[in-house]
Amino acid sequence: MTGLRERTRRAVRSQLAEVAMKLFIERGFDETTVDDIAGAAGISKRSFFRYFPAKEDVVFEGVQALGDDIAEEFRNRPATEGPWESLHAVLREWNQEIEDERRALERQRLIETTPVLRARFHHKRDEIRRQLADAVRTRSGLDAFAAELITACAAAALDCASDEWFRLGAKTDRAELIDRAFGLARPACCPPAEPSS
Amino acid sequence: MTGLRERTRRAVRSQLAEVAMKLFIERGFDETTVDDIAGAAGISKRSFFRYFPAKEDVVFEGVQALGDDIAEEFRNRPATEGPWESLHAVLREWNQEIEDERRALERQRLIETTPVLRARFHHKRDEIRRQLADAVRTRSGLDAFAAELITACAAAALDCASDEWFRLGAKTDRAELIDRAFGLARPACCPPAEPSS
DNA sequence: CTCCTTCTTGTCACTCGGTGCCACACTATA
DNA sequence: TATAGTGTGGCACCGAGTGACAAGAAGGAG
Repeated sequence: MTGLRERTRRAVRSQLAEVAMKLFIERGFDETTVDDIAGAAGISKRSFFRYFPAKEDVVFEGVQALGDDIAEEFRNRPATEGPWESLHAVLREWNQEIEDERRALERQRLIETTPVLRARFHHKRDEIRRQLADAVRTRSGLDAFAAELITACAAAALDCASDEWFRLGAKTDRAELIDRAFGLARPACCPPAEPSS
Repeated sequence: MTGLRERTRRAVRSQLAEVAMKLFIERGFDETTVDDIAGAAGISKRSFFRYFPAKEDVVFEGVQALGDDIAEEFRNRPATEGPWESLHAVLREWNQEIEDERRALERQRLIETTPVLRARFHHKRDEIRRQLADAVRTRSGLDAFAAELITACAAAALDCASDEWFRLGAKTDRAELIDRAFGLARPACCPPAEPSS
């Protein structure tokens, strides 16, 4: 069973993230010091860094776990499906999960307007992309170069859809934008499936 | 004429970059402090930051200027050419210029192995991409979304080619990899030119 | 319950990147 | 040569992050 230690650790961690996000949203990321967060949460600065390796990581609390099993979901897709369609489906699902999170819009705004967070986010997204590239390679029998390329294009499509969604004030349907992006960006090495006439 | 002040400033700046790159390459980026650089160059830490706003910027000295006129070069491409071909040509040229720089390989290795430099590089590349997206939109009459998407795909292709080149030990021809990448990644919204039979 | 081990915590001191401030020196110009 | 502008070093300072250490809380064994 999960011991009390680990339970309290999780609790403190998520409460810490809660408090920090609140401060970030109302004051800005750079304008909030770690001491502010620690003080508001009733712990010391030193302890903060025992829960999060860096100030930025608070923002991605929870988002991290979502990405870990994307490659798994990709592998669970039907083998008949082309890699582009699988990526499309899996990433749309992923994006949906992120959008459903609490404070999804504020978080995205925060990331979008804070350069260091943007960089961190893209880095994390690239790690996921790398895992997907492995999955694409082993499943589709493509060489590594093509697999990297396809996943990079998919990431580009996702990024553009996300940016556009954000630029339009988060009023439009994100999934629909993703569909459009994946339609427009489909790379030449992933031709659309022939309707076996 | 360029006054003495500006001339000495340029000289100090480039010599500073020289010394810093040398230290970075032999010791690593994170293992080299700004005090080390300043000491080796015979100036104070405070003055270092008068020449470069941040430690990372030293690495991109000179590379910055190359990117500034890419959008201009794009606009100088023949109007009959499709956006994908223009991007291909312009970015291949850009990459060639970077490759021809002194210490190109060491610099790339440094960037590739140092997360903070990687982030900075991608950020700079994204600024260029944004300018290109504007150029694509105004020239090709595409909507903003498609323009962003096409340039993002082009950036993805460039990235993959660059990564692959680096992974293969920098022995292969980079331009050839770029050509392959642009062939494989051509997005559906940029169909290849019909040879008007 | 008690003892002992283990984990957590706060505090302190420190490094490093980066900035504001100020006094000093140099340089261009009148 | 006097003077206004500009670059420089030194200093104090901030904020992120880390290492070390001592005190306290949690958990298990007797």
